[in-house]
Amino acid sequence: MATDFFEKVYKVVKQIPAGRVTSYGAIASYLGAPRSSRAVGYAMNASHSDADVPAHRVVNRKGLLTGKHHFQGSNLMNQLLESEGVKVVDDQVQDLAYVFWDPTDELDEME
DNA sequence: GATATGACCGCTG
DNA sequence: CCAGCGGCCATAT
Repeated sequence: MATDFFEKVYKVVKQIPAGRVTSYGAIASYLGAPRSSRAVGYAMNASHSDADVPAHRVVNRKGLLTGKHHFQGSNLMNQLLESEGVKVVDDQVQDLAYVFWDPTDELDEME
């Protein structure tokens, strides 16, 4: 169980379509806390014990797989992303502008 | 209750 | 242009 903030983060992350990635700041901004990017990252950390949150689709602002270290393996995150059609080179998402999925732009004011 | 850490983001030098 | 530091939010100890 987690706080509402965590659930919100999980919900948004779960909304991320395959082959797309988003940033912590984008999620935080969608939740109404653009300064809580770090808290979002923490939520992803806890996502391991909550539900099937595709944290591998969540990267930092630069499209860098900052959290790949927190996954099971080292290339797992990279593997999953490429498996969904996302090009990843040196732990960095290529064509970020193309695969970038902004909840504030797609979901906008969902609630 | 307070201190330390973190999968971040942005600004200043 | 590249490098370094602080700030904000939330959780854990």
